[in-house]
Amino acid sequence: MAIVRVALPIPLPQAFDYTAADAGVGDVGRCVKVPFGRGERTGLIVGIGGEAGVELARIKPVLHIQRGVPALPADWLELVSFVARYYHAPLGEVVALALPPGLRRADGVSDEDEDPLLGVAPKGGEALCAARRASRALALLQALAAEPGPWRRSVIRAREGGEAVGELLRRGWLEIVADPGARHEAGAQPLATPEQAAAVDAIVGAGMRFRPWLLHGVTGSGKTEVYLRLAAHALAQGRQVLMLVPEIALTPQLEQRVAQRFAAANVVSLHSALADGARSRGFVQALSGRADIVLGTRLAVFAPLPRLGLILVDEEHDASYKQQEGVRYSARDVAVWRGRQRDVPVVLGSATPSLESWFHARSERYALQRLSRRAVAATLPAVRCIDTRRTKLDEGLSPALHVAITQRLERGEQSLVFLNRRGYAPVLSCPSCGWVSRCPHCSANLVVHLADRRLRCHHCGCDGPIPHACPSCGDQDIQPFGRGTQRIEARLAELFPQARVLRVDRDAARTRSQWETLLDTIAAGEADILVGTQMMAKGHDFPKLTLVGVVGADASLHAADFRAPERLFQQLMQVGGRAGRGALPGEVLIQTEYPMHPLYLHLAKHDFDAFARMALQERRAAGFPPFTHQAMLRADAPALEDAVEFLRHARRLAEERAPAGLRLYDPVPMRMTRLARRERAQLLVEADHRGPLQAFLAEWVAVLYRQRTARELRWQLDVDPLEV
DNA sequence: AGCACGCCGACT
DNA sequence: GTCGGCGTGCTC
Repeated sequence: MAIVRVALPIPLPQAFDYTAADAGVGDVGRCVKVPFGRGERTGLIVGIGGEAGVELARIKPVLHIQRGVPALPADWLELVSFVARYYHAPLGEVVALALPPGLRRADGVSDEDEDPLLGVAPKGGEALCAARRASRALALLQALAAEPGPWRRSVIRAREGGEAVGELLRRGWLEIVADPGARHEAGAQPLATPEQAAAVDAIVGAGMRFRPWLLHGVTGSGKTEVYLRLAAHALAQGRQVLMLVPEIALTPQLEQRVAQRFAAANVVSLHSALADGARSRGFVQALSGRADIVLGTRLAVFAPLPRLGLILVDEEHDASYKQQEGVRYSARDVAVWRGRQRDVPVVLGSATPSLESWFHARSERYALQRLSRRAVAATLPAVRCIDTRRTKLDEGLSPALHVAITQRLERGEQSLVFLNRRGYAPVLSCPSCGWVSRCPHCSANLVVHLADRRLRCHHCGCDGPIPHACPSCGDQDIQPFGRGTQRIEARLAELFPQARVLRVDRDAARTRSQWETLLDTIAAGEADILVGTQMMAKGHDFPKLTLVGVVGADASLHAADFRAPERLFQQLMQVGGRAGRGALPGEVLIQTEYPMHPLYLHLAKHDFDAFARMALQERRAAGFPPFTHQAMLRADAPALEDAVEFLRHARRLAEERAPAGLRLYDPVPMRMTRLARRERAQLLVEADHRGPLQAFLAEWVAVLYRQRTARELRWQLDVDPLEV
């Protein structure tokens, strides 16, 4: 009678022992259904045959071991254990986050290949020879026969006339062919620039062993082409490729591009928006080795990949790689660990690397490859500051920007006004009594959304109608203050009545299909002036977009968070990169009251390195990451005092076991103190070296788990926090 | 996290 | 005299 250790998805730091009559070592890594408390749970077997942690009388037998799916391999268990250890999260919670929900629940997982590889069948050959009446099906067959196959069903479907693929299968003209396995032919490769070729040669030439690479390529330099060539190389060796992207919804073309390029490869995408069945299927395909490329968001870093040969992290600086709730892992950092574990190269790509990665590249912990020339356009956009201290602004728009937009309209080109603030106005306020629209649940203002006449909190999501009079004094003259995208959009429509103004923010692009429709509209040239938030900054090519006007950027210049300038620079550089990606030269106009601010000066010269050097110097002087390592203990409760008192207690416990060099700060209320009816406070812990910090955290967290805290108090630890 | 047990206020 | 509030404690 074997004893198995089971990790369960509950916020407790330990695994649980069960007996299992027929379990063997091969069951480690399998999902199990077990009795737990009064009910049943599904968990994962993480060990077998050890000593029971509690007396045998308390140990119950497992109910069922899920053997329909291959067991998760040892390296995968190591991966989740590492994440649990590094982020000080219960192993069961990491497992729960890493496994698709359907798989963990042991729902029936279809093993079928949803996207089979198709080739021309003998009957298809006959059909081609026979003089048949022209049809859509025949036209598709003829087109396919003219190319080297086989092809993925999805790839055929995506091409012109591809809807007839089902008909071809029904007629027996196409048939499912066996996976060619290791022999993957890459599709037609566009000509690489010398820089692209050099980067690929360097990475391949280093032997495809573990090494973190920073691929620092200016916007438009063609990083994707480097990824695809490296992927082709790995596929040709019969290896799998893991490609992480910030948000799959924002990059529909990338999926297409990868699928088209590797028509015979099994490309699986993994992200949280996927239905349970599809996510399980993709995961199992990765696990069984049938997936060749896994393309996904941060959670895809947990895809089991027996033949892993290459890890790519696109836009590595992007904050969405860091999970901001529950297990607060950084998929980018986990990817690097995984690369070391599996001895494969990890390529971190960005036009504006995180200062952490840039610092590692400078200190030669990461190897650096640069793409400094744009592949698609001859020049980078001209960046100019518009001094708004002595100019009269019209609803936030300067005369210079007005003129520039007019020119674009005359030339039939597109303009983008970039403003990182959704809604019509950030607050509604009463001039006579000073009332402002506060969120009842958060320490934030309710934003005016004139489009649907609502006041809405951008933090907790609560909303209500816009009052006609001041709720406090009854004055009817309440005013929206400040500007958001809706207001700019409205004003632009007034100023340029002949232009088609299109707003692109999270309100306008709620769903993926809305977003794709917007992209199509822009690409088709059916909009003249775009008003957009950072959504517009992500990598899309709009050949007719030649002007980017930046409004209201100064706010981030003096923000409290030490990472604010880094984010601002990255954002402006990314959004500026949207201008002039076609044959037309681009221009970026930044409205600012600080035209001589070094951040803007570096930006005007497209000099990321100069900015990074400056920012790193500041961080070194102030003792911020990457020169120190941080962890944040956060607590929240209905009453702020309870949260702060818990942290004070935690701090006393920490002082008793803090190693030399560990810096414990005072508990303070968070900047957004109140969020969704809970008051939040935080305690920063800092050390110069990761080792002692980690050792301390492990001990501290163990003690904290043993504390009996009030029910309504929550706490969580954030290792390497992004927001301080 | 669930889900029990357990000890004090307003109801048939 | 009970029904039920959520405070405390356990789950292999």
